Amino acid sequence: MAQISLTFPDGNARSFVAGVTAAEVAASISNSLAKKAISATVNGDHFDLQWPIEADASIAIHTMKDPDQALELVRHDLAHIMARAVQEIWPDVKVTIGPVIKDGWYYDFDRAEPFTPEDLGAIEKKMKEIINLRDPVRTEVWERQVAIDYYKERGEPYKVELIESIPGDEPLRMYWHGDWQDLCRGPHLQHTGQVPGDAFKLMSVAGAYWRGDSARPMLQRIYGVAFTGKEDLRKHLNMLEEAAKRDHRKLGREMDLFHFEEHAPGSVFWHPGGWNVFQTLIAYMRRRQEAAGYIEVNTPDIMDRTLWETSGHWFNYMDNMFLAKTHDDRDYALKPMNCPGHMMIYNHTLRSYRELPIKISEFGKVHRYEPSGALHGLLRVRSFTQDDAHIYCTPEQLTDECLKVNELILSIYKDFGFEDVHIKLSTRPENRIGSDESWDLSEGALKTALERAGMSYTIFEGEGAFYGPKLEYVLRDAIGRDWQCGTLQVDYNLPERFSSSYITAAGDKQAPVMLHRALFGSLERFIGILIENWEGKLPFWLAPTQVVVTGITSDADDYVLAKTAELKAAGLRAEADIRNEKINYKVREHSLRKVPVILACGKREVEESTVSMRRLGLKESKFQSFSEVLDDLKTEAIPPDLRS
RNA sequence: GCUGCUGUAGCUCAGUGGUAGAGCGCACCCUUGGUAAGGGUGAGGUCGGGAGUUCAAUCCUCCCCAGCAGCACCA
Repeated sequence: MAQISLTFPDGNARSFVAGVTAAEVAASISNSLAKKAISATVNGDHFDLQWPIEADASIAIHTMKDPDQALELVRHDLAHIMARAVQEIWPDVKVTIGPVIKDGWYYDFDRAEPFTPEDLGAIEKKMKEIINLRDPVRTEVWERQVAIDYYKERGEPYKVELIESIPGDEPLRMYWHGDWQDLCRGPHLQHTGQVPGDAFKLMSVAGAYWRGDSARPMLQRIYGVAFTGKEDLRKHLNMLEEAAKRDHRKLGREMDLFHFEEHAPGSVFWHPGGWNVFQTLIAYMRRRQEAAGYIEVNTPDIMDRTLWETSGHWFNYMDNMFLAKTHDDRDYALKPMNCPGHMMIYNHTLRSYRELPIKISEFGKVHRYEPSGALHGLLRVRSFTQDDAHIYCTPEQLTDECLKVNELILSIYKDFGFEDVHIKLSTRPENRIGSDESWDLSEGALKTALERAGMSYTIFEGEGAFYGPKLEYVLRDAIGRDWQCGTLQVDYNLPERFSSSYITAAGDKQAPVMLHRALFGSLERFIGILIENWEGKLPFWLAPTQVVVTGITSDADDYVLAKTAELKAAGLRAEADIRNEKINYKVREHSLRKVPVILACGKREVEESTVSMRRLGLKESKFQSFSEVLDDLKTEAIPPDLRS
């Protein structure tokens, strides 16, 4: 019998019969390891304990103490256990797929009636029973045709389709827990009892398309979360509660920043506070762009169909456009993008190579008819303001200009405390305009720029805009969630469609290359992200109300009003609160509104010309001379780009 | 857009086949209180919109609108 040599993590090697399983290897070491083992890593691959090992290899046996392997196995086994529980309760339910995802797993089922929250409880109970059975997990490799026939006979059409879509003639692996069986790559645990019965929870049920295709049937997806221990589950549920507290829709209401109405789904009604944040951000961006050589313009919101035909939007973007027909029967459309307007400005005069690059910016409000199900507070709306700009340059300047945008965007995110940024490069989609050569050039320019900047990126094939490839800047917030904000797109097409040109040094006409870029992306979305990132506690320079001055007794009213006026005269956003309410009440109310600084004034403060300053989130307050406070706050209110 | 759920006072939510309730907020009064809710009184609702069933609909049925979760799509 052939012998193979297995090398353990400590460097020792031992000889085994070829075809030995990791379970047998574990048993050869100790009984307790044989019991505790959950899987093995064999030559870097995650192996089921039952799989045969045929050649020399490195091997590491895993137990529940190895978090990566344990979590994957527990979640994957739970997916199977859940599918089994569902089919035990409702035998006619069809099974499909059930992968492991972040924090847990899901499984998609086909069932005529919807699962109810009560059903989830019943499923969870049944799952715990299955775990308690400690059913051994068994696996076999089947011939493809045998598996197809088996599933046809069992009336599992989705499984048949899955097998048929697996390329090649490779044999397929089947897994059993008790009598229940599923097609699965594995690996799995030794028996269902290895799954901790108190560290998982079924979370929700929702629709999901079969194979992610909106033309295919809608299945019911049940989501679960799972960990290796009860404590981790508790922490996770706790984290979800914390995330819910940060929800910008809730905070926006509590802080009185904005609201939505059913009369204008997906469009924001900005209240004074929210509008203040909006304007502060625009002022900041205006300064940054001006320093970077941009000029600012404004172009019409509604333009004639012919313009959108030239730009290609009328045929490529129609589904997303708001249309407006006038009484004289002309077709207009609300702009979904600012680029065509900027083309008009570029084309309005003869351009020289000496002027390039020309950087035309606009805080333009665009309208896009997004699918109703996509709308989500400020993060996904139908009318939004982009900090948009188009850079017209020569082909030679292209890479440099991409680099400059990249540098600007990273520097701006840093001012908002976002340093963990990653980049997605989306390449040519199926539905596109322009020649393959121009796409080669644009995609190449973005890649070159990223490589020269030393940035890593992920490629998303086929996800570019119809006119050009794009970079998307994704930033990670305070609790680890990712948000897509800025974008940089190269476009050879629009200048050609609009016959744009510039005069070269040699006196010829040449088409410029165009860059589309937005750094915040949309002001609406960016504000939503800021609110969630800081849990509403915006930094002082952004806070809509920076200071509330309040009296403790009405004797201090005049003093309060005078000091408020001084703060306002110094350019701070200050409010006086001389309502006949207790100081406790006022502190609570302004704290809930997330006002960063409360200055309380009573008898003592009036006499000494001091204030008692309380910072949001701190319990204690501090006596300070008013002039000192005024100086400190003035300094603190300086936006990050103006600080020395 | 698709699947499921939800829509009752400004907000959060009870409730019933016989046209409605709480807490907070709001108004007024009392209270002048030292850092996260002082007390009292009062005003607020075509029960998302439309149609149907019924002697009678906020409640049951159907259609529409909006919101929520997920999917699909995107800044």
